[in-house]
Amino acid sequence: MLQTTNEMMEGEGPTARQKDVLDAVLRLLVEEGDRLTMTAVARRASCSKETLYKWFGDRDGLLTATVQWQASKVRVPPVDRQGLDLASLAASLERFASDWLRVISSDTSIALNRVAVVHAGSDKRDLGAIVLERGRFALGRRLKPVLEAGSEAGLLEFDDAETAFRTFFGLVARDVQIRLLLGDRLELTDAEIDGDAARATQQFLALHGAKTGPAAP
Amino acid sequence: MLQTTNEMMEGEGPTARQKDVLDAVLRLLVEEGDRLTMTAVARRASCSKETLYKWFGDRDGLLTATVQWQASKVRVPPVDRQGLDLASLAASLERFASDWLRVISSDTSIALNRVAVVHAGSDKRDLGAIVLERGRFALGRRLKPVLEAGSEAGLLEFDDAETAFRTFFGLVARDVQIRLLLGDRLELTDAEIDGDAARATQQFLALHGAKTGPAAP
DNA sequence: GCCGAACCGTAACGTACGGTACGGCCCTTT
DNA sequence: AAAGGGCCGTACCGTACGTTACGGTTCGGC
Repeated sequence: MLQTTNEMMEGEGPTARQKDVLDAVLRLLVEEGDRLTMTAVARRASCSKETLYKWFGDRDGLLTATVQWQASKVRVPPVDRQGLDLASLAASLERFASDWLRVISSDTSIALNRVAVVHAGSDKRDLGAIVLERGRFALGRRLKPVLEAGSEAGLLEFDDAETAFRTFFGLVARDVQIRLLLGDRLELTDAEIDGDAARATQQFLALHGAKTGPAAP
Repeated sequence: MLQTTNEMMEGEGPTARQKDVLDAVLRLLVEEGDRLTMTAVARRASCSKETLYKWFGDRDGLLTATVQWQASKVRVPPVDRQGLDLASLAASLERFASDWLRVISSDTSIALNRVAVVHAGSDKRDLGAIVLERGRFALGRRLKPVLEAGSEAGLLEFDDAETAFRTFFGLVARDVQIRLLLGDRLELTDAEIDGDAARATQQFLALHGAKTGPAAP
């Protein structure tokens, strides 16, 4: 085992130049999928392969750094806790839903999920774990406080926030992600995404909204 | 371009011996993921590589034949149309849900979906298309008549059967498939699957069940 | 009992690609 | 201005694997 320098491991974030390289990897990943080669990365990023190996250790290290770099860019916006009426709660949920749909239907996300799925099929489960942690689970951590605030405010009713979140997740994502990963061209427009987000939110509220007594017609 | 014999293309189904080979590929795919090599297949199936290439053309042909072979084995049972009361409808839906969860959480399905996702990332979209066609879309084709029968019987209410199906799909699958593909070990027990199927069915009925008037306590 | 076809096992070929080595350029430091 | 480190470009190495080729074996048909 050679004593490689391998900066980037356990260090503070990537330098500006390294970020450029990682962005190049992202672009190549979208274009080439897992056929991406180190040579192609070096050419696209205008750097030498030697530098790639010095910075990232090996191909997996480069991929891992890329996934983390992208994950660090996707930042789910925090929710303002003030408005606790039904309208603002619904608005928050709808916002989450449309943001999430936009993320999972982006070319970058699809490409990244693909490589993570590939690696999960090998021994290394790292990439899949990172993608899950910064994607699905990060979303859950963000959304749960919102759900619980809604519950405490008497707007929502559920036994378990985790289960409620998974229901919401299912209503939002449905078959979109698996279809995209399997190559189905879904071409979601902004309008469709917003419509789906609204539908999912209404369905979720129908399932978990507090009963306010029957509204007579 | 050599004139290979390439049986299996556009022919009637595989012979018994070929089925044995394809089953060996399935087992290897579960064990090795996409690291599966032609040499390993030949060894495991006790056949020569020459035969593999003669029968299946090339590596992709072998994988395609394998996906189709597995797809031909997963046969969604038809639904008995007779019982049109709410209980039997719910039972049908629940049956679909648990069957589907069992399929997507099986090792074979995960492995197959992984290779299909990989290939969808390349140019070839064949495998992904096959998996979608025989999986997600086949399920939709089976379930829609059930939903429409429920609608005609006044048990369900929805505008569009496709949209209703996707809602059901989302309620059943939630985040299970993507988590499994990304390497999350979910280890669903039969009891959990049945419970999830029942929950999804109840939620779907709550959203799309016909209003029978408020049941006074 | 012989013939040919199908098939097994394995060796060999070609290539693509991960990883390494090296010469030259630029830029900072003194 | 000289020195040295960091990095680019590229040539190179080793290997894994898809694909092909070939000798030996089994088996059904006559």
